[in-house]
Amino acid sequence: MTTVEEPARSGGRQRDAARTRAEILDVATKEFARAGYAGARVDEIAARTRTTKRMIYYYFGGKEQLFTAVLERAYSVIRQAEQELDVEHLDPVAAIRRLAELTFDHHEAHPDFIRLVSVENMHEAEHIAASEELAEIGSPALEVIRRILAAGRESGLFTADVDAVDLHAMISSFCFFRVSNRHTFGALFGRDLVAADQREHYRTMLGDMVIAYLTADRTRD
Amino acid sequence: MTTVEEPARSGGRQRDAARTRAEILDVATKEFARAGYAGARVDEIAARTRTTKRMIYYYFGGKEQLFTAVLERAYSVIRQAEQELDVEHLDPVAAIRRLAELTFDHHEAHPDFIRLVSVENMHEAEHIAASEELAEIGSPALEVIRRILAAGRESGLFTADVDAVDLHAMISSFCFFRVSNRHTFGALFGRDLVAADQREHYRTMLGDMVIAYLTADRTRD
DNA sequence: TGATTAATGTACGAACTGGTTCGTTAGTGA
DNA sequence: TCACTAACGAACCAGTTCGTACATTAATCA
Repeated sequence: MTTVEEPARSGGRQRDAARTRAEILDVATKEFARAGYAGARVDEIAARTRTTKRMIYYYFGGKEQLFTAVLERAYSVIRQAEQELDVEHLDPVAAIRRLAELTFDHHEAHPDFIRLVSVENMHEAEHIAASEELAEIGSPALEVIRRILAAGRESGLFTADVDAVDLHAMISSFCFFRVSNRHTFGALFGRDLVAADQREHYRTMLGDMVIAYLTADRTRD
Repeated sequence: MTTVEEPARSGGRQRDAARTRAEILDVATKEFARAGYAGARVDEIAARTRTTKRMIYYYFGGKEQLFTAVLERAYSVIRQAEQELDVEHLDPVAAIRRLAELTFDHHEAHPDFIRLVSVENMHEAEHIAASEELAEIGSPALEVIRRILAAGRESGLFTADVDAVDLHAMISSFCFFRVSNRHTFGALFGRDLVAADQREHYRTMLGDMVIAYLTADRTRD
């Protein structure tokens, strides 16, 4: 997330379209993640910016488009992280485990992103559907998974004929749920899934689960 | 969900506190699930009821308490379903698989509940925390899992020393994500996780995953 | 340097929204 | 049957919220 940093200017108001735009996006990201789409207040976003509400409409057109822009930028961050994935030098088992761990880490590091995705799901992904940029981003991680699975299958390490998208769903679901549902889960079961001292435990558990699934003897039961 | 059914009364307005209350809850459940807390409109809820907004405040006090009441009733439904769980006559492996499948089915059958839980997580579970009823419901399913795990461990079928809450989280995360994130996942990866013709596939996949994890030889890698 | 325009700020308004006030009526028990 | 109360409805209100009209100024370039 390219957060806007202070250029340490000398007091006086100056003009910087890119900076203003980026600052609005930064603040809007936090506000939409905090309160959801309907709960987010345009006035509140403007107030936390060095500029005014007028600029939000000037640059983005409206609340709806602002949210779409926030989503686009948020997704571009993972896409970028996925492009830097470097696990294919590992053997298939280690590669999948590493991939799962990186997914785990990314989810933990970006709770705002997870809240935005939850919000977008409440809206049935209508903003993604309406965005050209988002409709076609695909997922670099998916290609990586595909190749690792093929290698694992070939070397006989992976018994199952698992689909890459399915495996991605499996890994994501655990990582996502752990963050998105931590509050209700914590309140109902008295366990903080994101507690620091549980981090390694759940990270390992995810890897164990995925590897167990991929290497299991499916004929046993 | 005890939905209010028409008592087929003969035209004239009559009084029925229980019915009015229940009808408000029914409509509110749908509205909060549809639009989230902030997005839900008290006027809209009232309009879809045979009564007026006045009654919402008469019976529940306000929007916030109405949402809490909606949550309480929604959670009571799963609690009840969990109490009817009957899997312990099966061997541990079959019992866990069956439990996972029932969880899977329940999530699929109650998308509104899943949306409500997502909404409550956006609010950091503050309504659950504030509700005496919800703060202490616990989970009958958890006790069932505990006993199955103990049996499986004893008979040597389950290699791992897995915690019941963790296993519940693992099962729930997949079931929950599949429904809660189906829209963004579908938009981004072109796969509908809740498509009818994929149902058995994912149901089996969940069972395979959980059993593989529980029966895996953790010393291999 | 002066004209042009991109960028910005102020003030305002129309519609909405949660909540309330006030009055009414159906059932119930003495 | 009559007084009492739980249940109910219509209208209203005050604060909020998205969006805009209008005025202004900093950069840019001929």
